[in-house]
Amino acid sequence: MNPNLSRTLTAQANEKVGETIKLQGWVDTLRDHGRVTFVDLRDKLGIIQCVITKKGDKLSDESVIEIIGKVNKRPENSVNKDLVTGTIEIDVSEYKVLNKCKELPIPVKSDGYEIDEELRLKYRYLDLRRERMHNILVMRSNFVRSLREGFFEQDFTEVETPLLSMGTSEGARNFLVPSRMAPGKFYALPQSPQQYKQLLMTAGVDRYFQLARCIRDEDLKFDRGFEFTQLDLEMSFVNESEVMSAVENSVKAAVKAVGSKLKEDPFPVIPYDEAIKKYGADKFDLRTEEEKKANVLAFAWVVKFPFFKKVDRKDASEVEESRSGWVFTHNPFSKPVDEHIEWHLKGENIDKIMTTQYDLVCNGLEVGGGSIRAHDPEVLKATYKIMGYSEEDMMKAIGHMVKAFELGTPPHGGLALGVDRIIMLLANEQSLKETIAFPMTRRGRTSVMDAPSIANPDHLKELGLAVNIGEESDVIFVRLKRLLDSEDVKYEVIEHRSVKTSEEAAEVRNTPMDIAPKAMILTKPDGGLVMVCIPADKKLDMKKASAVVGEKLKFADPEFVESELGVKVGAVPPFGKLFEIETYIDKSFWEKEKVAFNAGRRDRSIIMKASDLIKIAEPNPVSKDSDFKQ
RNA sequence: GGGGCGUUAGUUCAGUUGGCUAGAAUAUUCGCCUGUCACGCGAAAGGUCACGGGUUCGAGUCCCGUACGCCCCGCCA
Repeated sequence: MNPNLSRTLTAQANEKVGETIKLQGWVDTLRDHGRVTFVDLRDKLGIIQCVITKKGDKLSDESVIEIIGKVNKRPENSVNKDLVTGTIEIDVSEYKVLNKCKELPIPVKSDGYEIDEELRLKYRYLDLRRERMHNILVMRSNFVRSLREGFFEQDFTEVETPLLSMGTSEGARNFLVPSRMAPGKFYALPQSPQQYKQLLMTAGVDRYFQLARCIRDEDLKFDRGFEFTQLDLEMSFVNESEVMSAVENSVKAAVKAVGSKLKEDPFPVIPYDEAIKKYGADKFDLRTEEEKKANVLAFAWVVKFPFFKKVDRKDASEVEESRSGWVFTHNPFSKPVDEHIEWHLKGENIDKIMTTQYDLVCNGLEVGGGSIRAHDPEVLKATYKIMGYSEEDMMKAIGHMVKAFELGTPPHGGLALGVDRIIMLLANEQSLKETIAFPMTRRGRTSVMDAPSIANPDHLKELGLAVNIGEESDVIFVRLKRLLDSEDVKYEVIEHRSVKTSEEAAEVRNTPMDIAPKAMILTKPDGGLVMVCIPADKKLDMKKASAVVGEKLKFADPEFVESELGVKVGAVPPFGKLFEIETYIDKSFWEKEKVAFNAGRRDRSIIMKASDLIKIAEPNPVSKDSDFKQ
């Protein structure tokens, strides 16, 4: 292979007829005709047909290959009109396999909708190879790039705000991050950069934007994930229409940049009460059936929202948030419309106060929202007063904002665009997951890597944390799992209701009692501990046990066991080594096939091969021939 | 948190009133083929029917439970 030959991409070969070029990419399709083999080589721009008449390395679908060959015009009768490169082909002089691909766990040639979504996420790196997904990623990149350019052209400054920050009490549930340096304390991941961006206005940035990752711990839906991307912006010295037009300019340019069509330009502006009357909701789809088929984007602004609503008494979280019976509809930092400021400051006609909020809707989804903010500290305080906050509670929650607003904050307003949702609409996809490179399942499990996962107990200790599920510690269960995983044995974890006795345990697991090693902690005269495991349906013969161990043994005090080992009596797994205690296992278990035991918690059991237990628990060898039963 | 649906070869799916030695397509492996472009032809291999119980002479199929997944509602300043 000629190392000096630089790479040519598939579509670029059209310009190089007659030349010898190097191509690198994936085997998209193989058509082996015996003496001649056609390989469709795929790279990020598309595919090209390569003709091999001299066989070398064995080829397989989706392997990564490098070929060198001459670009030839195809014979007239074998031109493929469906390909960008359909008039040419590569006469391969040499080729090699750079990375062989085994049998694929999921197909990558189809559009992928038919494949189980869980599998698509597990092998997301393959799933993204399919043309449909690749096109979405490229389109997303182009759209965001154009949006960015639009805001730069309008004199915005891009500023990053912290990911580790303070939680907000109202609104969505926060994701917490434990602090190592301040054990027992937590950061919250941002639900939006709302407060920071307003403080940037105080700082004189004047026009700010950011592609901000936002994180909310609420249940997932087709149009909502834990993490999402907002195009977040804020502007000083502006009114509603100025913010709206700055956003509209950039959005329109970006939509056009990716080749999509708009239904209406400029976007129609519809008051909230009219929308409710006409469409029954504050988000609506303005498209006709034909426009839906053509995937036209129907943007519209919704304005004139009420600032507050009555708390839904059935909704526990709203009741908790509001002490007065009123909660804000959109954003507590918004300013009411000028003509209602008097009412707002006095707390009168609360149900009639309108906010400066404006929402951007598109094809039935809310894709953005913002408002002019209350930069006057008295107005912001009045909002919290209406919700029933005491002066003290209010200062605790937003005192830092009030302070900034007393130190020269210009009037300002802004908006946040839901980038993922807009991409979903542009790509005409039915799920947000199709627009995100590595999304989560509905239950919050990550692509490819399978988080959330159990934390290392040492790491937890460093953070000053103990994991308790219910009232029991998780530590021994986790250590046991790690021990078993490290030994690479098969076992089954069963979660069940909390059980106290061996009978109950056997019942919930549906396993016989004689395969359950009951782990008993015994003390030696010198205070040292030993563990003796006998079938759960038998009683311990202390004389036999003492004889085998060679010391006079006594039952350890249950409270001592719980405090010393961190496990409740009855949930102690038959692995003394987890506690650095020598283990004896009654000889009857050497003949059993399976064992079932409580795994460090009264609500978890593990079923595994008896031989694996004996291998991993490393009992004192004499126990193989020892009987501890009465 | 409430409700609905689902889980059978690597993948996508069939599988009748309970009779199965569980099929097809595709992928994989091997063989044949010089003009295909989702090439074609022939052969082989591939399964703990999610897991655990139950009913039954007999369960992929019926019943109960668990896990996981998807959808709807709730929740999402």
